[in-house]
Amino acid sequence: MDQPSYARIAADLRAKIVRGDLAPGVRLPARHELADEYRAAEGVVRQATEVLVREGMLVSRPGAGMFVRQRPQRRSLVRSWFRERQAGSPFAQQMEEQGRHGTWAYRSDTMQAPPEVRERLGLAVPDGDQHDVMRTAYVFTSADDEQPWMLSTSWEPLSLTKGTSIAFPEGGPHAGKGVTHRMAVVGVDVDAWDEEVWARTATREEAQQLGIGAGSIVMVAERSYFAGERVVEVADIVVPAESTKLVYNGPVGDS
Amino acid sequence: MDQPSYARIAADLRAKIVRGDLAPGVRLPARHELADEYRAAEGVVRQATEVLVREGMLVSRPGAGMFVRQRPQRRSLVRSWFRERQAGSPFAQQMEEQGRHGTWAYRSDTMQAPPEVRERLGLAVPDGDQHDVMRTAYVFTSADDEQPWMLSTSWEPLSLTKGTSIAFPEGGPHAGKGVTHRMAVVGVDVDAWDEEVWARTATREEAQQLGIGAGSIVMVAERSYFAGERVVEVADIVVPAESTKLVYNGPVGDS
DNA sequence: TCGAATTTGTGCGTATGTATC
DNA sequence: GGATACATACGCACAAATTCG
Repeated sequence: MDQPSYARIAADLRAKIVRGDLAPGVRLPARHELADEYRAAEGVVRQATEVLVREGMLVSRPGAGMFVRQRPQRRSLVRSWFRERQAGSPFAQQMEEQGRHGTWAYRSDTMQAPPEVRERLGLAVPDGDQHDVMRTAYVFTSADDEQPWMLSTSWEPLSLTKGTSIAFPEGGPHAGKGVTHRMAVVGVDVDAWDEEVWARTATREEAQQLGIGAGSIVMVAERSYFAGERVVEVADIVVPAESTKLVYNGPVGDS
Repeated sequence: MDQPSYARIAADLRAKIVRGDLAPGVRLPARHELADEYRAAEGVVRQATEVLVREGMLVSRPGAGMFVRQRPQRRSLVRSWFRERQAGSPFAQQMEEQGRHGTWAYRSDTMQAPPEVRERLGLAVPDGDQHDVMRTAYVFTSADDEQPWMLSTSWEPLSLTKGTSIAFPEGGPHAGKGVTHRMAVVGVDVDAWDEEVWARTATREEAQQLGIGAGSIVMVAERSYFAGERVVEVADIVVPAESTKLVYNGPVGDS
């Protein structure tokens, strides 16, 4: 009894799944049957299956049963590539290069930057409630399964873009052209990016938008675009960890 | 009763924590007291606190109580930097550049590559149980809190290194010099890397090694080093998501 | 040093609500 | 509509870790 009983049951079920003994899509025996089989209380079996649901091995459908997850291969979201092509190209192009299709919805608004964003963009403390950034929120949907799979929000300082033809990222003559191109229009030379990645549990709203279980894991990538030392755009990306990988690559130099 | 009772309690406690009403380090009232306060069963309170522990808002110490987490600032683990210096430098150097100190323990063994590793390294299916890779497992410990905070495992094909002075990454004249330098010794020119990042729940063993709660979230970074098209080393990194950020950066070119 | 009280982790059994088939 | 299955809730018991007098 080194490990608790629910962990032992979870481990056994997990092993059966990875061995293929329980195939993807297969329905597990009901709780009371498993409890019988493992000679444990129903509550204990429940703890075990909870663990596996959180791990993404099982999907539970109330009233129907618990099913072994069909493992969709993880989507690779390439966030940098030094060989194939340069960074900064717009989303649609990136997706096509990866052989994926999809659509996205967006919404742009001017607003007052929340404190974190203000700090990341290096903005001054605003007067009163004056708007100082353009926020654009995206929801990306895969054409394959018509399922939203990525949320993204970008902030650009109005001090750079206000009154210009690029004020709305997805409007005007330069719509959808990517930050680099758009910023060049107003004489800003975007030359570097920085991305900070971490993971956390999804908020209720994110879980709903992404069609994942409450409390599922999401990865967050916070990207900043630089023109010299100046941050000219920040963009946050949220993707489900169970179905997405973030991919980075680069050269190894020794000069 | 729009949302279940345990979610309501969790939300209330969460709000108290983010408002600072419950300060970091403070001990929560015991289960039965909270149950009393919220007029709910102990089991329900337990569900609520479990959620918050998984979110990293609470830390529970059996026998002692549940405490509001002291939010340590996230460690930044820089995984690429094109401006400051070149990639491929060994761990200690990276850490020092970030103003951090620490120690690491390691263990190297030859073994037969597990299937995933074999595939990533592009190795042939081995004869019988012949060893074909050198595996080195690291545990990195911070000097600040003497707490392990990163696990890493690297695999190198024996076909490249067997019988050479670099066969053991942490032994011989080139110990701790980094992949690029070491591989150069045997005439292999490492020129690129690729890293795939995702997140999942920690295994029991990982949670124990990293001193985090069972079922906490970890980030996994799978790095491959290339010499041309050939993969010459793969290295997996595991860090707690609650205390670590992975940082990438790069240039934006438009030629 | 030791023991008592407290607190969490785990396990058991039951009842009710709600979604699915 | 009825049967089945999961989600939630309640209450109790005990072991292990911690705290404190």
